[in-house]
Amino acid sequence: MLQLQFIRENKDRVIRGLEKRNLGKEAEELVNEALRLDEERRGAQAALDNTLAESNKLSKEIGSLFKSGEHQKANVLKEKTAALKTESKELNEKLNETVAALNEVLYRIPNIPHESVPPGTSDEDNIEVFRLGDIPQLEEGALPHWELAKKYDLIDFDLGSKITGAGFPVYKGKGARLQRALISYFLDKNREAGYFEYFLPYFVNEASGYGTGQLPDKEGQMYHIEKDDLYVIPTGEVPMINCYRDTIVQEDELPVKATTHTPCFRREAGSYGAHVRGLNRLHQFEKVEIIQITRPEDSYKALDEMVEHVKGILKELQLPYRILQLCGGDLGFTAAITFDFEVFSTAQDRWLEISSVSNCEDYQSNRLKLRFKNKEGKMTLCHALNGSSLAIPRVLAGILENYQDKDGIRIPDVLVPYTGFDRIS
RNA sequence: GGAGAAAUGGCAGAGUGGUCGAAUGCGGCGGUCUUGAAAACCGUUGAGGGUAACACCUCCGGGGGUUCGAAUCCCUCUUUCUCCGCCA
Repeated sequence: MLQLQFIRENKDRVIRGLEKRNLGKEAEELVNEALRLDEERRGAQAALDNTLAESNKLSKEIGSLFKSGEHQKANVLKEKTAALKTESKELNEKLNETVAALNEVLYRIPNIPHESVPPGTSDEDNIEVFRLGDIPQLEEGALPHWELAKKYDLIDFDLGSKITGAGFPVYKGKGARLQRALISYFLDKNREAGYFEYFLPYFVNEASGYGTGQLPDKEGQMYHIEKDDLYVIPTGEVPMINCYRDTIVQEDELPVKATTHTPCFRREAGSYGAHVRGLNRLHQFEKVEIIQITRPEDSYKALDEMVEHVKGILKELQLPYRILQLCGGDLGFTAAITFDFEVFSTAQDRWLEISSVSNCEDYQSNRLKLRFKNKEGKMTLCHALNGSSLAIPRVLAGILENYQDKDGIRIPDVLVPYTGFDRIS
């Protein structure tokens, strides 16, 4: 969430920033409501503090009276404290209500888009900022990946439906090995670039869901295990960044760079038809994730570094891709700026999102209470960034489609050491 | 699953009803000494709210209770450790 002090001091800037998200009148209403509740909170806090101060004082007096044996006087004072006690109880309840209401409003205010974020209302308004690789001319009879997967017995969607349901594919043989190869390859690339490797739990508690912003808004997106009140992770970012929840890091430990591979689980019902066919959209998929935690002044340098890192991987894989800068309307709730990577799916003749690199600035850190002590000894919120490197199924789809020929699929050179084979046929 | 013990500041660790936000040690920071460093010595060192600044308030795993007063007593939850059982 945004820092209250920042909203207080930059009210107009906040409202103007939120306009880019097309919140319209709601932006101003939310900000005003937050400021109103903040004032109310401070008033309630002051009233409570005064009552507590008074009763603390009385308690001390009573203590010393007892010590000097003046029980009569002490008992007189005791009676006075009763009224203070009920008063402070009421004031405390009032304060708690106000704080809860304030937090609810703050949770509903998204991050302010970076000034470079273009205006827009949907993914149509995203701006292509980079493109690399030629779109291959496929031979006659080129197939979409789900046909290829069937033809070479790499992925069995029906079997997944049978044992679990739609959106849970079964990878088989060279399909399974290719998936495993991609995971290892991405993790190695990340580690070589200085990212510390984690292997993390796939279920998280409620506090972690709030920390990264999945809760309270995007509750429906996650699978929820009610019996144990745990959420199944929608991305590795959630357990990974929550490792740093309620943490004060040393300045010389920054930037923190970390990577992990996890399966990702998404409940989203989504649409039907060609757009969700095959590997395009799944309930369970594998992803390798990277994060960075930096000093505020370093976060945009880190963003560049992460974008360049993902570019490097795609270049090695020799997949045609483009980078989009998301417009205000398409930007995620916690992000100030996001670059999406899309690989071209030749046989489907469309772009598939395979990575999303975002700078959340201090929005997430504020929820997480992720701080460091700067040179002047002042506690400061860190900046947090996250990105995929990369989402496996769509990369796999891209490889199958772009590397196909008449009688098989070639494996990109950099992956051969990982797969142990160089052709699927 | 059964029985027991514990959770305190960056870390270790004292504190069992009042002046304790908390001894002490380590670590960190500043200084003396030194050409510089180490050692030694001296000082300093938690977070949040609030204020123009003070004052003041809150926090000893989380929540609730007893009491004029709780780190300290009671209830409850969570986590950790030990023993037993079960098991990959």
